Amino acid sequence: MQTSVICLGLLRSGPATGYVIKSVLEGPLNQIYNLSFGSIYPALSKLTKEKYVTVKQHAQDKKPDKKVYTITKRGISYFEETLLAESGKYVRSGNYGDQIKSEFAMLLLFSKSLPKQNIKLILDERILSAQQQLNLITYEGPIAKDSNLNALRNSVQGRFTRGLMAEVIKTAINYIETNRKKLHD
Amino acid sequence: MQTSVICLGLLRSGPATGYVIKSVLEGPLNQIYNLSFGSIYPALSKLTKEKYVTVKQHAQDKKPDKKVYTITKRGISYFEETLLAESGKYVRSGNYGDQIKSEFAMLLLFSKSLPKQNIKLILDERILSAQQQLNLITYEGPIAKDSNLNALRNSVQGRFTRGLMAEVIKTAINYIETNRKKLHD
DNA sequence: AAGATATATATCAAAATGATATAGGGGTAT
DNA sequence: ATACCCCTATATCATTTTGATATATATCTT
Repeated sequence: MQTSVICLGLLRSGPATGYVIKSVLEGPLNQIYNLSFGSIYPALSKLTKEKYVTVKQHAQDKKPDKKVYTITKRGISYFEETLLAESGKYVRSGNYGDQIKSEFAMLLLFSKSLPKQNIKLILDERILSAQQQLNLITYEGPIAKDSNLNALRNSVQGRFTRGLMAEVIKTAINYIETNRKKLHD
Repeated sequence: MQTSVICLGLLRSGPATGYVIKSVLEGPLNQIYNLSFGSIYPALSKLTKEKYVTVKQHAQDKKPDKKVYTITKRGISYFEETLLAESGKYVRSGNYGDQIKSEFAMLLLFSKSLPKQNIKLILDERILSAQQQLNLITYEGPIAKDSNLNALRNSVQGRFTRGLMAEVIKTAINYIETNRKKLHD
């Protein structure tokens, strides 16, 4: 899915800055999709040029101007047409669909080359890390810095998607806890 | 994790071609990690220059020469040192750790913009696709074209990692089946 | 007979990452 | 106190990766 389409989809829930888009991706949408600033900011500039979004600069004392992006009608049409036209591509994994790069799984696969004590520590850390991710995804409290993307997080679709990821993480934690002895001991 | 380190890790189980490395990533290591030929072939060339692997060309009638890569002692040392030194990086997600890009999850998140009938079809297709992935991961039969990477697939580490991914996929299928009505109906 | 799938390597424009720069505020640990 | 880290906020860029395409043939399917 193109970065610009993802930005439009998120902006459909309300105006936001590039920084907020990144924050949502790292918070409630943790484990779903991640993008670097190096792709978010150019995408927002491109969308502005193409009139799919408008931008309003808010001067801030001693901080860079906050650039709040708002999706236009033209942007909404473009987003909905693109999503419908390309929805088939996003279902299957492989070249299209989910891009899977689990460095943790590769580490486990190669863990024969690691001292047992290190493996224990790695698994302990991973469980902790996964529990923290779970907290980020399932967090229901208010997001002070942003009132717009709350709506997306709490929508039926947001709840379904976050619930799916939460179940997946719980399964992984449980699997590691019950099977870890096979990798050390 | 650098592509070259992943190639070395896989070659540690036995000599292989770039094509076989890609096949393993798409077969038994499906949903764990994926790499394109455009990064595998340059990585193997680089590793050859650095003497971490050796290459033997097998002329094939009317096909490109098969280039079989074998890890060197130097390569094994480099791999084990790198893995140990960087293992901490691969535990946590975020900038380091797993790179998550689930286009399917984003599609679900944005599915308010899609006709209900399309959503039904997308979920049906996804379940089918996930079941096929499960078959690829859990396949236990012989891999005719390659006898080396069998060992990695069937090792304790291989079974653990593939088992983890299989459980995760089963959880996802089950979640979609029991909750899908929230997205259409 | 046409089309898809499999074997096998290679290249490359376009896209994305990961790091860094800039710049100040607030918290906190030694 | 002052060193250190995290938060807000945008921007840039070398390096890496993707996704597509080219090349060439055999085999299986429709």
